[in-house]
Amino acid sequence: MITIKDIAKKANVSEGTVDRVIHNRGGVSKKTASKIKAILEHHNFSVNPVASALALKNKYLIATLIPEYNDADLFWKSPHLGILKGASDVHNFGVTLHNFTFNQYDTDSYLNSFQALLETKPSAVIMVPNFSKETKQIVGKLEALNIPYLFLNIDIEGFNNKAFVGQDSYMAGYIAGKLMNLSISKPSTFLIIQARYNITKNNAVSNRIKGFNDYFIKNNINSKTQTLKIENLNNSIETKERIKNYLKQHPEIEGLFVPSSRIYIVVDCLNTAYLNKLELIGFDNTPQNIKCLKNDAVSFLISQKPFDQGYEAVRLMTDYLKIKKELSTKKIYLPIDILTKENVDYNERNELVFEKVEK
Amino acid sequence: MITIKDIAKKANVSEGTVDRVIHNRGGVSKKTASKIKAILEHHNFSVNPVASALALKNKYLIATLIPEYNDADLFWKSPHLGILKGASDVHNFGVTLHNFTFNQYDTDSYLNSFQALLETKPSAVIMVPNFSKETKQIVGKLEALNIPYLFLNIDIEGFNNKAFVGQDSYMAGYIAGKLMNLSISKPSTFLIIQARYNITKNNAVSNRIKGFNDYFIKNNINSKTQTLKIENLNNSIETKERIKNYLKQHPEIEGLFVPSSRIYIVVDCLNTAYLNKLELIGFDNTPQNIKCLKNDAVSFLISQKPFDQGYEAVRLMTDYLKIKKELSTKKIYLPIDILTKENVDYNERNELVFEKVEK
DNA sequence: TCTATTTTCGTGTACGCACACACAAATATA
DNA sequence: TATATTTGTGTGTGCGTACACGAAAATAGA
Repeated sequence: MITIKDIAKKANVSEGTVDRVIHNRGGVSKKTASKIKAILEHHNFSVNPVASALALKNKYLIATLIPEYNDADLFWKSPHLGILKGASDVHNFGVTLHNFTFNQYDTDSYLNSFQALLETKPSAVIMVPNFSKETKQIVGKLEALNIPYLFLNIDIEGFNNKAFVGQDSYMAGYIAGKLMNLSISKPSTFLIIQARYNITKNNAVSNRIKGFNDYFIKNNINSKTQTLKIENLNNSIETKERIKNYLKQHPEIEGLFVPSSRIYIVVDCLNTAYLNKLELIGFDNTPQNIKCLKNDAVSFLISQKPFDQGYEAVRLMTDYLKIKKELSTKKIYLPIDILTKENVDYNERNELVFEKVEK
Repeated sequence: MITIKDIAKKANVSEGTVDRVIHNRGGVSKKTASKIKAILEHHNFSVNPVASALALKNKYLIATLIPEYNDADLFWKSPHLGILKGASDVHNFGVTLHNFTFNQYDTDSYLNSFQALLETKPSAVIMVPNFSKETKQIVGKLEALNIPYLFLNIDIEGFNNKAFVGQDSYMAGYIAGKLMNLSISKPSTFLIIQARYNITKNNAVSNRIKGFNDYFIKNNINSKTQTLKIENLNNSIETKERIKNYLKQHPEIEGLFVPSSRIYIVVDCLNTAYLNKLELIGFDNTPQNIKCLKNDAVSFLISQKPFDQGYEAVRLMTDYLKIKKELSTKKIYLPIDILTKENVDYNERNELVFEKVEK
């Protein structure tokens, strides 16, 4: 492996000069610089990241901004753990992570957390662009400061984000349609239960619904879907009533599709008779959802691999910072995992192992 | 972060002495050693892997021994790529990989490759224990030399391997049963096509078959399975005839289960009428199999995540060598991925990305 | 008991490689 | 010639590793 010292010798300059050329730090005459560059290219030189990390000693700070999690909504715990795992992987390479969270239903909290984030003067930002208008403000500041940023989990268009790391929502919904069709095995009627507030938040839910419907259309399957919109999909008596009433009025329904991570709430609203009669398909491997999967209330869950999203985002950003490696694709789509009661325990092994190690 | 220098100062000894204690290199009086140990523990010290790697400069050599691949059997390409990715990840930490391959149908080639491997004096070995008797010989030599080893993909019992990295074959077969049942949606008859030579090779195939059958038994489903054993499952006219004849004689069969990576050969043996009539479920995401999945000949593939197997094995062994981290579990089971034509392209993204980068 | 020799214990430091600052030399400008 | 600017050099730093060597203690020999 060729080192800076070797290059310096070949070019008849000092190591410091080579280093300046490598990092475009200026102070080198054009002639010398181009000579050195030629030698670098000829030998296909790249810095030794280990030595570099040792010398830099925490030069980079990556800030993350993701929704907070709680017992009722554990979804965001996984990306958080993935980020922590990524942080521990890159820590020794001179990259430090600084994590900020916000309330995903509160724009003020989003903006405030961002402000706190900015004050740490990060070298890069990994964020979940939960609100589109406010994201515009935020991104404006980042761009003014020339701070690269990357979108996690939620994909919104029209920004100069270095990348999006997440799932192809449309195809995930499409696969949900396939699984639903497989489970019922004849043309039927399905109900999509949609929480209203999701609409404003991001388009993942609507893309999933579109994919779900398209499966039947594109494969000429004569199944029908209906949609029940619920303002606030929580564990209230009201929610229970609405779902119950709807199903009573529509006995033809044989399957429920919940295009959010809240299917466990729907399960809570149904009695055993309904649970036996209906096929349920939902999203995300939260503990509550996994419980529903294991006791046969839910047939399939589609996982977004949230842990991997966090992990990948950190690795990606680190690579970008350290070797200015531009990303080949803007959309980093993670696998669309099909979870059943049988394979769920083998999934996200990394997450479990990591959580244990951290304790 | 506390450094060796700090520890040395606190203990009133030199850095070198601390280093000797850390690495049990002897030459330190018991009294001093225990004093230093106490301080190390108290501060929860662990060596900085970056500085360590820089200082060690390729101290460790991990040798791998896996089956070779060719156009007809590309399965082993993925673990190979995973190993390469792992190698590039750990390269800067002072670990070098040296890869050996063998013909998976030839014991001599297995033993010869092993001999060549031994001559490189590796610090650790990652191997696919393809033949049980010969593995005993090999392992004997490794243990005599005190070289740690790890089994990849094939799990055989009665050895002191540090770990097994692969899939839970029984559960994978069980899930195949579930998917088959889902696809047919009523009690039916299924044919398991088994290549005879697999039996001697490893028990993964028989575990998959057991899991497949058990799905119907444990769930009280009145489906039946038959088994067709073919000596050498290749693209011959003979194979074609045997399968054709069997199906003609057993028109009740509605699904084929191929518990090996060779389902594409079975597809080759069937005409369109049969392909439309039958549900096919097989294993492994080889290019040929993926093609069959995409053109609807095969309904599901179960992936062993072979790329991840290789990658994980390398990472695991590296951790073991560098920090003598004993593995918490001996069985490292990777996820059981359910692949359909819709999600297959999102799978093994790492593998594709890595292959591109390497080119 | 005293010196000579071996063994035990501990210290000092060069090295791996990249980085960046302080400084010196060379050149250009006033 | 004096001053500013550009260009290039030298070196300490980050942290752990391991070798060479010195000091101290233990043993042997007389």
